Amino acid sequence: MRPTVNDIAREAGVSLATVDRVLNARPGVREKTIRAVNDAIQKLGYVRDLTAANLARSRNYRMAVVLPDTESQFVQTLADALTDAGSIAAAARMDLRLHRFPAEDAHALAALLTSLPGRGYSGVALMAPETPILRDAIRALRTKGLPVVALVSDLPNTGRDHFIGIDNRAAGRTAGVLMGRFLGPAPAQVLVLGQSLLARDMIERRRGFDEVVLRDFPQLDVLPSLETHGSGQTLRQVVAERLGNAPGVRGIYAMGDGHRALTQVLDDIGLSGKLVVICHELTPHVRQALEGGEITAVITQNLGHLARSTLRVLRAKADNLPLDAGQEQIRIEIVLRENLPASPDSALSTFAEPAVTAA
Amino acid sequence: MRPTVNDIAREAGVSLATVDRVLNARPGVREKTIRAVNDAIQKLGYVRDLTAANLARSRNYRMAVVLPDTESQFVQTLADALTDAGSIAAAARMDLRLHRFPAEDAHALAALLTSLPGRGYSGVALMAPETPILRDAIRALRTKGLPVVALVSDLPNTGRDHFIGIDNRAAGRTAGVLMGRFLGPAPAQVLVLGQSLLARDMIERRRGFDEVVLRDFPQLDVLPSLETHGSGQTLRQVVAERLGNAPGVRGIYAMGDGHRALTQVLDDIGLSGKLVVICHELTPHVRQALEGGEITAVITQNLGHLARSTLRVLRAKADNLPLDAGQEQIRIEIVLRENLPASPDSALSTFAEPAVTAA
DNA sequence: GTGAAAATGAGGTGCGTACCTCAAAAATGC
DNA sequence: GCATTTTTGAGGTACGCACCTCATTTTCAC
Repeated sequence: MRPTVNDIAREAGVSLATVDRVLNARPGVREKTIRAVNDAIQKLGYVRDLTAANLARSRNYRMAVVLPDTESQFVQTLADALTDAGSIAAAARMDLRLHRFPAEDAHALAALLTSLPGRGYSGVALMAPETPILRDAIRALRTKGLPVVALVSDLPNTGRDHFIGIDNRAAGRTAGVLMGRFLGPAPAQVLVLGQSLLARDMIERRRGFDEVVLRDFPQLDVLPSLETHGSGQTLRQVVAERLGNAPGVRGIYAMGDGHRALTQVLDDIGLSGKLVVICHELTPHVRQALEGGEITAVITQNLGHLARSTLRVLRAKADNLPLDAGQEQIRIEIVLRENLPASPDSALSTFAEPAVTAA
Repeated sequence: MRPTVNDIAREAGVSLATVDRVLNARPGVREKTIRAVNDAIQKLGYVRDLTAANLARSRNYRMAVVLPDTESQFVQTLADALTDAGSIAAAARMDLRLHRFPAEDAHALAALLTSLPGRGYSGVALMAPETPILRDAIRALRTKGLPVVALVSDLPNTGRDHFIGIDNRAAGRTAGVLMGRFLGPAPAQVLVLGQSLLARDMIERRRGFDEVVLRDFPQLDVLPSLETHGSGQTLRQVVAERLGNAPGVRGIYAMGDGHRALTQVLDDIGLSGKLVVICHELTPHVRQALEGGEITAVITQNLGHLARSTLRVLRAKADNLPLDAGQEQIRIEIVLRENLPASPDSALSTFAEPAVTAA
């Protein structure tokens, strides 16, 4: 049997109340007694039973997740992953609430954030572009004791407690190597697409990409980034035009979203499957395009892990506990057709066999 | 506030005892009453508080992890990951015990497994090659109500409850594409190494590799696999000899372990960094070789995830609960120098800031 | 309608911990 | 040595649920 607080008390020759005072860092205990208790804890290998502790505290964790109201498959998939993770974490006294804000409206976002502290929240996870007004809103939240976690795109100058997502510069570098190695030694031009050249993640990806290509693949000519502003229409136009004028293009690096429009325009001009196409985020459509050979490789992050990590980090921050950096690191995953993970739809929940009850 | 069993009882107009009978599937409740209770549960959105439930059950989970006593960095790293995960899970009433068995001794392994049921275990995770005697031992365990989970290498014919690890065939395919694309269109020979051509995982990797190369990269000539029997000595010999005789070799696929010996022999004969070298498992030495450009790409699995997944699956099986297939799927990761995750050593635990107590 | 069986209610205890109060003991200042 | 402060002990309640017993009510077969 695992030792309990009672065992500690007996071993240390003190009362339960004293053990409790030591364990919960309450005042009014002599140094010497504290040491005696800690020695007993050491000796017996006591580990506080978190389930019981949280129960006794009747601590609830209401967390806000704030996402833009973009309709992109990525944000939608992320929202789903968070909802999923939240419903499971409900059994552990977690109560996750999703909030959406108008994508381009920094003031609406700030207003939303400002309204949170009064509503019983003990943490906020946020995916949003960094603006001055957002910085202030986040500072205000933290002053009120609400930890703030940045999702997907970092907010380094806001004082956020933690960032959950991949290193976009490294992701760009990875795209760079893949592009270079897949295209081979022959000279070629490469097209780069991004919805906005001002967004932090786009800038970092481009920087990482260039870094590697310049260093290791001098035979490649990377053309200036094309902005799509998140519009499929624009994307189709600029890509068609550029590909018409630059017959030497053999690779496309799509840093942002709009993959549906991209595969469509490639198909229209008869280049589908003939270029090395590297993009980000394994959405359902990208998965399909990967299977069909329209997209060569995808740099992605596991949104399930990201969602679960978000919950763990929020909780740890709310409890002011340390977190396991290794577990919370979101890896940059490379997905090819050959290592495409089984689709979440086809991966039905496995249910335990009926018979055989455990001991 | 979240609804509790009492709320359910009130809502359904029954007593607490009846709610309890329904929740825990005890007999002696009319269909109609069961439905009334379930309706109330639905209506109030009740979620059983697992922490409280487990506390009340005073359920402890003592789990055995059985690994070969090989000194390979891989097994060692795996053992460490499991120990780590176990020490964290201790707070959730988990008690993980590692056992090692002599790598080539199926009888010793069977004896070890047979001794487990008497020792208060409620689950076993096992990494071992499949033998008839092992099949019997596993059957015996399951008859006694102990769930058995296969680690890293599957044991499909033993009736194990679950397999935790990557799909080795898909891993081989992934290695195949990388090899093909990295080598480019020029004809080339490829060397394949494995410690034993009888081990299930080696066979599957080779099969997947061949599948892709034959289909998509006809310019490649994949030489017959070389067996190293886990000996660095043997590996160095056979590789040196083969590379001497086959000057057209431009790629090496190392399916098994012995990467240290491989990089060494390549260095000796002056080919270090000049071949496309693809191997498995991101051990400390492989990481170093990747950084140094001696190894081109690594197919790996995240051992931290694998370890945590093992604990979750063991627990779910012990409780006869369904598990989240998506979360438990171990992905095939591709690691290049550019997306090498930060070393676990340098990834120090992040500690929460002292001030700011949560609401 | 009667008796037996099935279903339900009422109430209690315990899991391991947190947190509280009040009294008693020990240490401290002077 | 006394008064005062600090430290410690004893005991209780609560968290949400599991599991038990025993009495009572309802249902059903005949």
